[in-house]
Amino acid sequence: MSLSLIFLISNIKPSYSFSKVLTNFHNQNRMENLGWFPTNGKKAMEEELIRGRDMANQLLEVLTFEDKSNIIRQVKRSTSKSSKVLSKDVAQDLVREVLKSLTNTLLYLNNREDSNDDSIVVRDFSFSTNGHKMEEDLDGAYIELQTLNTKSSKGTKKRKLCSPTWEKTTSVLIDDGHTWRKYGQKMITNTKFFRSYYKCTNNDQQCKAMKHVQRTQENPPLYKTTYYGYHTCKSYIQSDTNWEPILSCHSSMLLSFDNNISNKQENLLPPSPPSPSLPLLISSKEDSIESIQDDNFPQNQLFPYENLQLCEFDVYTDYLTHGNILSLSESF
DNA sequence: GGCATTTGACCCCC
DNA sequence: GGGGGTCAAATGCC
Repeated sequence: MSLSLIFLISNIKPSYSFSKVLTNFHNQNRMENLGWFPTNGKKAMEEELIRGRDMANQLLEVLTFEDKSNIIRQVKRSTSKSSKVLSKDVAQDLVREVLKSLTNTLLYLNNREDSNDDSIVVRDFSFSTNGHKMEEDLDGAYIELQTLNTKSSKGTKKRKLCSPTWEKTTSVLIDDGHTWRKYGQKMITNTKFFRSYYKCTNNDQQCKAMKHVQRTQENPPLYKTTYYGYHTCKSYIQSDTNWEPILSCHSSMLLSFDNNISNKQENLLPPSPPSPSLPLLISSKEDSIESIQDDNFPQNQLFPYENLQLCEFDVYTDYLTHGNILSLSESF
């Protein structure tokens, strides 16, 4: 691609494609808020996955836009701080959308396990972040929240006996797209770490979702997140919580939502820095459990997409159906 | 001042 | 009785 074309793109602020991303994102975000959980079988799950794929593609376009802008700025020796901030904000929102889409789908599949109207069963929510598969303990999972003791008069504490809806063990803390409020912390016997207790912040929507987070291993760090119940709230993160990287720098996992995507590199990201403990994402405002506040963790970790920009992509998405064309490898 | 977190106490279950 | 889950007042932060 010639430099003249680059300049042409740069003079459109924002560029057409980028503004299209913004429009698509806000439209889909608006649609998202109309209803939260899919209730229509495979169709709903398919739509959720398609939405996640679209968001991922839009994210890539946002990153492309910023990447091109950076090059243009180098050529023109000019800065456009506002557009950079804008693209980063959009990228963050898009990542959250993708995460929420995946979480919704997994929860939905999980919720459907006991129903025999579908052959899809998800039992393994683990994923690799270090190149090796995390061990899962899913015994007792997939059972609806049970409230056995309803005694709740003042002075007596209501206690719930429940089984986890689902749980996962990861080497990083995952932002599932929802906001959580920490309501307790407990040292668990035979472990060196606290267990933290969280509730969904959307109490006004009667959302009863809860989760427990506990560090189960020190080196490499493993965090076990156990979810109880399902979100009934319609919204998710709206606040400007601190965004921290969601992908481990040593991640070797690559998700592809499109058959047309060709992966030119197995390992997209450079090797991890020496610090072994990377609690990379904290969904609540300030997570204080010992496992999350790791002294070795650099506070201002670079957002991974800045590394992703160093990589080569070939992404082709059908504009007529879902989206946005992205071809990074053609030009620079 | 409002909101989130911390932390000690209370309560239930095994 | 001990471990684990929850509550709520105290505290901190913005």
